[in-house]
Amino acid sequence: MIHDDDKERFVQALLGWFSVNMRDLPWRRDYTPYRVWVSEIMLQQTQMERGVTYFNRWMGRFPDVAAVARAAENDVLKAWEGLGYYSRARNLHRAARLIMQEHGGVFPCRYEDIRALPGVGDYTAGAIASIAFQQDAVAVDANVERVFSRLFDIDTPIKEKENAAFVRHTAQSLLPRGKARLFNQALMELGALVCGKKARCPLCPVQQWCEAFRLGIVQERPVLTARKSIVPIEVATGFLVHQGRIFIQKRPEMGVWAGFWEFPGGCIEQGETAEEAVRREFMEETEFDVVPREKIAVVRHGYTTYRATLHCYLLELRGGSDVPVLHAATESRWVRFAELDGYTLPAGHRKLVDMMAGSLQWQWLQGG
DNA sequence: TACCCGTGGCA
DNA sequence: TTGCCAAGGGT
Repeated sequence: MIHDDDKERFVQALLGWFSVNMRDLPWRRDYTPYRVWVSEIMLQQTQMERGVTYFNRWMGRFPDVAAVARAAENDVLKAWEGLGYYSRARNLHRAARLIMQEHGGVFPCRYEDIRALPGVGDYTAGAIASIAFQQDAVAVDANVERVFSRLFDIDTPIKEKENAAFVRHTAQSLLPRGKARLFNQALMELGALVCGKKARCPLCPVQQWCEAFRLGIVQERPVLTARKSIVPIEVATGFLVHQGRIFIQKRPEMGVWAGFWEFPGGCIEQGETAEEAVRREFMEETEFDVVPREKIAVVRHGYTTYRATLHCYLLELRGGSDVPVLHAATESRWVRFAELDGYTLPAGHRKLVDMMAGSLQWQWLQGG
C-alpha cells in the first residue's frame, strides 16, 4: 500500500531505480515528438528488440513527418512489412498527412490534438504528451496495469473497466508534477525489466509497497481474462510458374493483410490432400487449372489467432489462358522472382520467398 | 462491447 | 509442441 504521506518516497525509489537501469534506446537519445510518436506506435504489441530494428530502419527512410507524408502508402507498408498490425502503418501515414495539412507540419502539442490523430488512443496520447512534451499526463499500458495489479493486489480481472479506471486514477495521483516523462517511462520499464510476467521481486525498488508481495501471491497477479484459443490450420499455397514468371494477386482492402500481395491458396479441408487443396484454391480464386509439380517447402507462422502450417508447391498451368478471373483479389501480376522484393507480402509468404532465395536448388527460378 | 488486426520469442 | 504474450487502437 502507498499512503498519501508515502507517495514521495515511492516516486523517489522508482525514479532512482530508473535513472540507473533505464535501457539505452534510440528514441531516448532525443525526445523529438516525431521519434517518440513513431516509437510508441511501433512498440504497440511488439517486442522491444524487433521494435528497435524497425525503428532505426524507419528513421533512415523517413527522417521526419514530412517524409512520411510525402511517401506513397505502399512504401510505408513496405517499411512495416513483417511487423504486423498493419493498420498502425496506415494510420501513421494518414496522421502524417493530417499533421502537414492541419498543423502546418508541426507535431501538435495539445493533448486533444494528439489524441485525435488516427492510431493514437488513450495510452499513446499520454505517452507522447508526457515523453515528448513533458506534460503531466499518465500513460497506462499493460506494464503499468501489471505493476499496479501487484502493488494494490487487484484480485479481479485487470481489464475490467473499474480496474482500468482505478489504475489510471492512481497513476495520476502518484505522478510527480513536471516529471511525467521520467515517471511514465520508469513505471513501464519496471514492468518490462522487473515486474514482468515472471516477477523478479528481489530486484524491485518498490517491493516494500507491494501488497501482492507481502501476501506472497505476486505470481497470481494480474488476474487475466480468458483469451481466444489459438486454432491450428493447414494451408496449401505456392508458386504458379509460367514462362519464367510467378503469379501474385492483391488482397482486398478489408480484412487481414488488406491490400497485400500474396500467392493464392487456402485451408486444406477435411478429407483433402494438400495437392488437392492447392488445385481447388487456385481454381476458386483465379479459375486457373493448375498442377502441382513439386513440394518446395513447409512454412510455419502464426497470425492473429491462428497457427498456420503452409504446404508450398511449385505449380504449372495445365492449359488454357494465363489471364486469371479474380475472385479473391483486386488485381494480379506475373512477376520475376527478383521482383517479389518490391511487393509487400504477409510474413508467411515472405518467409517462403526467403527460403527459396537462399536455396541453390532453386537458382533456375531466380534467374527466370 | 466483443472482436478483429500479425508476428516472433519464449518456457 | 503449445500456450502465452509484447509500450493498443478501431469499430
